[in-house]
Amino acid sequence: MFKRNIQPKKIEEKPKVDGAGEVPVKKGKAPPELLRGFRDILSDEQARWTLVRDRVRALAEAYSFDRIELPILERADLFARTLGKQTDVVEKEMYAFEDPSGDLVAMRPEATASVARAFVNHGMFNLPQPVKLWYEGPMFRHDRPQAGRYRQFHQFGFESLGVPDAIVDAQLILIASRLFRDFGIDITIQINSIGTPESRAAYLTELTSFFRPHRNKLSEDDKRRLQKNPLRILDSKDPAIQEILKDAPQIIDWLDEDSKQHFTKVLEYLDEVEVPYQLNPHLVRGLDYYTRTVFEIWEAGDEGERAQNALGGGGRYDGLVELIGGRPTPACGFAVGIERVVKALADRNVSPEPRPHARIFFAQLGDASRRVGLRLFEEFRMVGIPVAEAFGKNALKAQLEVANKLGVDYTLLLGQKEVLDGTIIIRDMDSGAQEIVDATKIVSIMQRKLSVAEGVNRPKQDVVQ
RNA sequence: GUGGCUAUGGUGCAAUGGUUAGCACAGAAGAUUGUGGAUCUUCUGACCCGGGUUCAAUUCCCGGUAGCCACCCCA
Repeated sequence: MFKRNIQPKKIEEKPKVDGAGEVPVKKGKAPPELLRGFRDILSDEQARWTLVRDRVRALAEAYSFDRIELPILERADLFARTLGKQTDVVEKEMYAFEDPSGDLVAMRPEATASVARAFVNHGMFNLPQPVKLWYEGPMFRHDRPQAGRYRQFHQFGFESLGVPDAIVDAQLILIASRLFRDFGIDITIQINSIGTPESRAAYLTELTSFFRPHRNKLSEDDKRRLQKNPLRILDSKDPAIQEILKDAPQIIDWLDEDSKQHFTKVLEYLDEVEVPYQLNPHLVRGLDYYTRTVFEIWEAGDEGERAQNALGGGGRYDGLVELIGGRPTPACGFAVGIERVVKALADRNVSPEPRPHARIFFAQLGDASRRVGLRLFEEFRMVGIPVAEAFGKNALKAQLEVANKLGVDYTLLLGQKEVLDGTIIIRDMDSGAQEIVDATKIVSIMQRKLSVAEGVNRPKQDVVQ
């Protein structure tokens, strides 16, 4: 019967969408399908999502980052210019299309470019620096779906713009590591420095010539990478390449003096606040705008075991704001994939107590009782007590079954008799004890009853580790 | 984009080249026309799509699609 109710009758009558021409409409009974790589996040997952979002918000406030909301759609060239035309994210994975007015637009594959754009658009260089912003929302990449990888996924991110000092980098890494400690997820911070564009160029020449004699050992993929983005070959998973890489020049040795000092300072600050990290000379990042510090957050324990072990990543992007037309502004930030965090929480069986939807159930018998119930709901709502009901059911038995499943503490019973008497019955669902009280006092009585139990089973610091 | 594995009610699992495709959970109704958590009864509900082989395909084969896993890439 469920299926029968959702037959898309109306859709077939309206096959047109303004400006987009004729939209073909599937005939027949096939239910509408979810787009590949897209998903519904249902209520059974919501507790974890809420946990993540709440903690992120709390931490952002603690470190005085301001929330920024950015549009999902941007001009496509914003991403091409900043992430790099050659990168996979832009070249193959971007949802880019012409909108009805003919503009080439793209659904954002990440948010840092938008943050920089907003910084320029709104003259944020006039604000006290650094400008510290955080965001959270969906991102879109047309990649092949896999564990922990979706075409619509969610990230939160922290960005700090305007200050070049290494301490900014360190603070961001500190925040990230605090966050995961809060979550009870063991991570390692993988860190590296890729210097300035100039020093990197020199290194790349060196790296390319180092690989020249090994050319015949390279796979097609690696050859292509060496051509297009030689840095990427550093994190190749091919054991043969890994072997060769042992003797390869390291980017650290090719850093310019300033970058080297900057990196040293970042590490010193991290030592200072006792944030552990792993120097990873092979860590590179896929987006062009990074300079100097780059880091990734890996789930501990299974380094290299899982393909999607990066929970987040970030780094410094000193050239980005200038690149999109702002004045030169150093900046640093990181982003974290919420799906991956939620999955890590699930893997660890961290489940925040499902938020009690309601602790009171209202059971009614007869129409008069239902009317009273409607009004009662308003009264409870005004004092902030959620109440559940099952108006669709009439048998008291059935209503109590629902109340039981919901796990409420009390059920209020209201029948014809009580309506006439101006009373209401309170049933304690644990003991089964019932008392009859004055209906006009029910709200304050329940307030008192619930606040007594409050201290006991209030889910608060519910992360079990 | 490449490769491997998989596809049965809402969920989790069976079985089968041939008659009503079975079980558990969930859902609905009932065993007291005003009392839940147990038990019992009844009911609802599925072979991903297309083609091929065959007298006959949910079952075998091919293709598509989707999911998972790895590569790639990244969060």
